[in-house]
Amino acid sequence: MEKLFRAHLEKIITLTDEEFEYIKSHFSVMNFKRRDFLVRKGEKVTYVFWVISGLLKLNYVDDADKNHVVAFAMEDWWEGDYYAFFNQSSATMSLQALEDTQVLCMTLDSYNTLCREFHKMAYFFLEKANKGHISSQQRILELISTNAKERYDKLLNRYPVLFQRVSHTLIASYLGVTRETLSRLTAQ
Amino acid sequence: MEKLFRAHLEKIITLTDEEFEYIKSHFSVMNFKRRDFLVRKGEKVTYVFWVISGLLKLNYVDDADKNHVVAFAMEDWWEGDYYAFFNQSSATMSLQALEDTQVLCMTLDSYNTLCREFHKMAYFFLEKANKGHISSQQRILELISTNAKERYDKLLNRYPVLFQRVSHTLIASYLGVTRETLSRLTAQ
DNA sequence: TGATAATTGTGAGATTTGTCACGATTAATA
DNA sequence: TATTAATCGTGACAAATCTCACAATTATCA
Repeated sequence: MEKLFRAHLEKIITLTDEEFEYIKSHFSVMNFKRRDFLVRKGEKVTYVFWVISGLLKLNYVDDADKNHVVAFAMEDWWEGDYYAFFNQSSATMSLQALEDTQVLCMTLDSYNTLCREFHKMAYFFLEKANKGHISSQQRILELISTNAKERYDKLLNRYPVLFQRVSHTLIASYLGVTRETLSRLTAQ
Repeated sequence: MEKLFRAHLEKIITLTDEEFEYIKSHFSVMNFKRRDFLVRKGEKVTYVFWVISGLLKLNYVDDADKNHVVAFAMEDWWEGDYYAFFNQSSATMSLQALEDTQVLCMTLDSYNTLCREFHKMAYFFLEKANKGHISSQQRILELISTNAKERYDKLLNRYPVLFQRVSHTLIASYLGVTRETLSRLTAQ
């Protein structure tokens, strides 16, 4: 696992053994069972997570009590309620394990310390944030410019493995349509 | 203008006069007339922009030749084709002035230099990227969980001034609906 | 100012998507 | 393994949105 995390960091920055040890000391490992909540709506958000193994869903419940999958997070992905994390406020969304999942977690204090005392990590997070911002913008583009079928095809093409691990109901929710609509689109 | 930009930076970081001069030297001022393109689809992206005065739209043309407003940018906002900028590739979108507009522009070299040699700026951009990521995620949430009328109301509520400066056609495009649909929604 | 372009509203009908309901199948777990 | 829960497909109908068309109004700028 440590090797995986180090490899993850070294895709963007280079590290000595000592530097990696220093970084590692700011993270802790946590284990969750399928269906466990890593973040619960309304409760204070203490961590963001890096997925070692398993699968997470970030879920939003709207005013009409409908669920919406905002994001999935697989191995090697970061996830969390970033808004609540950075504002140290209570969660607007929930983060739940869809499989037994092991994560590294980081507090805001650790984040700030790492950024302040070790500028390589600030650069690492900057790169991550930029990429996250860009991919969010591309998802917005997809949502306003393509229909559900095209979004389905694109997702299947990019993350085929997701379709073996996640129910169609959740895929539909992520795509912004009902499961019935998705079922009909894919029947053809 | 310089004061505005300094105030913009100092919302996040503190600066001495010398530091601000150093930062400023990495930006240049450019002026655009209404309808001018700051970024043209297909052409190499050299800059990202900070709007001093005026108004921009970020526009995407899909495979069916339909236009989609990805974002507006008013005074005090950053905008650009970030994907193409960071990858130094050709533009996937266009950025066009909706009013006569004055901007500060920054090259990727300047960005990298600023981040490397002046860590306060890396932190500034990190904060901006995080906030951009979060607000994109919130827009995704809106797109998958609310109908056009709710999105319209929310936008009107947050940026009332936008409705005095931008045509309904463009607002509709930003909201992901046709102008006819928006016209009918707001007639009631 | 006068010609031209852009914007807006609205009707009619097609298309897409949602809602609710039901039964069949598969997966989870006590 | 027996029971319960989750998932999936589909029919029937409702609601939302799109498409195309046309005319009226407003803005632009040569």
